[in-house]
Amino acid sequence: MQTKYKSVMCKDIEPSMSGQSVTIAGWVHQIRDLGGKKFIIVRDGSGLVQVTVSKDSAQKELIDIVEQLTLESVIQVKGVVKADSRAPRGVEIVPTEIRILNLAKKPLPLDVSGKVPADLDTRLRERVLDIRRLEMRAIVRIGDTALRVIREVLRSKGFVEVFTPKIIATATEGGANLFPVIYFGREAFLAQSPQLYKELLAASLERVFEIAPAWRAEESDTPYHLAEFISIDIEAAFMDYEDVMKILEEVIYEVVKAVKQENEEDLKILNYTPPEVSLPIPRVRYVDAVNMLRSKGVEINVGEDLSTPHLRVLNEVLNTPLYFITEFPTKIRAFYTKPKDDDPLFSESFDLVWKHLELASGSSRIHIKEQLIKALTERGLNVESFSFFIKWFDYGMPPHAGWGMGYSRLLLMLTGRSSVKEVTLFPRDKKRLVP
RNA sequence: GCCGCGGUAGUAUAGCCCGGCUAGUAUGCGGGCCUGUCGAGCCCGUGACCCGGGUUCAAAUCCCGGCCGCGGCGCCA
Repeated sequence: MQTKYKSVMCKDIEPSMSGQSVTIAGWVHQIRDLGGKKFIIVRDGSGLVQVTVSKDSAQKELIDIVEQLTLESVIQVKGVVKADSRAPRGVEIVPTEIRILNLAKKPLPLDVSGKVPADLDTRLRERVLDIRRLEMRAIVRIGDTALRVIREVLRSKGFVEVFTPKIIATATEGGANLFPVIYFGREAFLAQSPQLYKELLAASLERVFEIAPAWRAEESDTPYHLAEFISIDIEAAFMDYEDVMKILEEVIYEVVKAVKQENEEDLKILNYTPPEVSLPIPRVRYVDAVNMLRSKGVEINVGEDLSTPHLRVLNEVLNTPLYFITEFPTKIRAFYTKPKDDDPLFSESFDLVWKHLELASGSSRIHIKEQLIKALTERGLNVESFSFFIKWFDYGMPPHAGWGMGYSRLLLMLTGRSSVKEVTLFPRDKKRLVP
């Protein structure tokens, strides 16, 4: 799209356009100065293109401007496209005018061109420059593909995208710590999950999904936790856990397929191949998982939750990158989780695990008021504070099920990075509040 | 929060075990040469031992405390 500042994007300049006059605008990615020949690699939102300035043919002012340039300065270049096999991608621009729109200070606090690696801590401190790096752009583009495909798959199944409130009244859902906010003089909290509201919406709209932030003020200080994260949630009436598992595995399958097809170049930049996904994704019952662990000498009893070290062993035993663990003990799951009809100690629940990382978790939900009150009471939760939720179970709450998936964790699987902080543009953790 | 490892130029690292150097290298930056680079090349230069205390003739190096980071664990409906 032509704008006030540019006629084409860098990536779209091709040898076939030889002779055409163009205007580009972007950042000085690299300068290679050979004396009589100066190569400026210009980067914009789309990619890179080379601008070549020769001493003999170029005007003196042009040379003067090039000599002032610093890395990451913003420039606008008017010139003529020239096909040349010696240039990267076989094409370059011979400039007639170069304007400096913003001269960058030097030295840069971070190497954008990718010659010198930086620690994640440094990268997050200098995040805006870091995001200009080709690797980060690849991660963002892969995430974009994932979000698009998730929306497409869910819409094709009749789900509608919704938003639930992020400022909520009660902090009584369980163990997680919430961030308090002052709401017109009253105490309120940032939502830790859309759970209760998405259930209420499923009771009206039948199939809903939401992609939105959630907040948890946990002590958790690991490469898989953030204080603010994007949660991908679905909730559907007239489905059970097995129905929504099928939706989840199809979403994963389609996302991986699309990323492999559409982000080939980005994956190459990242030097990574996402795992092979074939349907159905293997399912392991919790009880069987515990037995497998015990047979490997791991000390664990039925009823205990599976920890990260447990999942590491399980992943080895199962020898598959992606798997479901199903039918967890009822008492280690959230109060709204539906116990199995024939064996209420276990529940209609599941986790989707990649290697040793929980990507998503879901269940059938209780839809009978008395059972819900019983579940709350058993967990020592204050029934009264859930009245805003329970009330609607009197007026046609259908059987329903759903899941929630961490967006940055999914991105870990799709990009091969090891920390959710790396794949989150501006991560919020216990220590980081800026930038 | 606990355990482990670490903190050296703007960035990334060597040196630390075995105390003594003008603290090495890459990249960046400044200067010089160079008309086809694509991590350009070559030459010259520039710039650093986290903070505080201790041991010692002498500390980047050993010891103690602090701060910060990374990993593992814990916590995380």
